Amino acid sequence: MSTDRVLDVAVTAYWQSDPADVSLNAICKLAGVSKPSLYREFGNEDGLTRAALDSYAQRVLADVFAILRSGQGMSATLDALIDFAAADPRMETGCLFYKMRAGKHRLGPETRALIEELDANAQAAYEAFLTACRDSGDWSAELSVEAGAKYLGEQIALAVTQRASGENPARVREMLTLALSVFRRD
Amino acid sequence: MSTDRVLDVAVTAYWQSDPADVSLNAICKLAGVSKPSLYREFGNEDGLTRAALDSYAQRVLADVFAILRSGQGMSATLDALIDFAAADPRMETGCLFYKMRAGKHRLGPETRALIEELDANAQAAYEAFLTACRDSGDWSAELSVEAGAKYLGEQIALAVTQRASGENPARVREMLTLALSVFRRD
DNA sequence: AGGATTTGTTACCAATCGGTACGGTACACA
DNA sequence: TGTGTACCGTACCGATTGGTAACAAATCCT
Repeated sequence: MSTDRVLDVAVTAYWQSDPADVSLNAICKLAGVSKPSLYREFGNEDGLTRAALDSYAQRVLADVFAILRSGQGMSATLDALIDFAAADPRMETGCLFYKMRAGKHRLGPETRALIEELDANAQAAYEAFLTACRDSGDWSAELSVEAGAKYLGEQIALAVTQRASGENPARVREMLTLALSVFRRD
Repeated sequence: MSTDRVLDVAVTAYWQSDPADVSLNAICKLAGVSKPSLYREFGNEDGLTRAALDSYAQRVLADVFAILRSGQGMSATLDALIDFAAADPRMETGCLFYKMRAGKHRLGPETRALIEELDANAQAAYEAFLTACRDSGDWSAELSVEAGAKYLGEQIALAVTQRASGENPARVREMLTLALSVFRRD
């Protein structure tokens, strides 16, 4: 029954704290569902974490991809990314994807595979964005598109993680702005 | 007996993998010591992790402080920090301090207190370094010393963490160099 | 020498983990 | 009405966790 509700509870619990700190038993209790029910729905813990990450990706990560694909210039897109990382209320408790990626050795193979897939998608999206900026003359590339994409992604991940760990949001924004200033031409 | 050897084993084990993935039982087995012996030496798990972090700080973190206090100019010091983060063999499997800081909610109160103390010390060292550079005209501060120090520390932490997670060392160096280029004047 | 004290170990504790065997219940279809 | 089937939850499993009680051996100090 209500596989969606269980999934919602799982996403929220994993996201709010940390996948490594939320046990299957805890999720069962939170969702008011017996353990065998949960196992029939998701197979095992790996299936649940995978489903949770999948749901999260479609619901939240898609927005980041949308920003990157929006076709604004370099500067406006960077501003939008900074806003998302430093001010979007959904990132207040961090990003479930980053949390899972940081502790991926503790997760099952299916979830790990999804993490790598999402990571590759993100890298590709960043690269497409930078390539477009370079081609339109909006970015005087001093480093490879690949390296720039990785840098961009990691700086955003760092900002979100810092914010989740209680760092002053204004400071986080300041630091991310500084880190991404290398993409801007004066 | 041999509290030093047990501590060595603990530091190595925590450092090599991750404090959250190494149980007390495992350390006892690795060190060839019974559990009650270990408890008599360190009181509880919190005492052991705290002692391990303390030993690590004196042995490894001190080197970073030494670089910051060496009184070379901005550029040479940044180069030394980049070398340390991206090439020092001791950072191949990451930094125990950063690992503990990332998962500090899973650690005991004593260890957490030490983490915060070390964090404050590091921040102070970075601030002293930047202040000296500003005063000597080596850095045209466009942001506060405090923010710059935090940025510097976090970028180094990011680089070390990326390297520990298997990222190409040359790429890590490239990204850290890019991130720290904001401190350099052309 | 001999009691006291430290040092160390075996063997246990309760709690929690992920995972499942199995008995009950409700509904569909004959 | 009888029977098969699909769901659901209690109550368990073995493993592992951090932590201890209780006992044995060695050492030390008078």
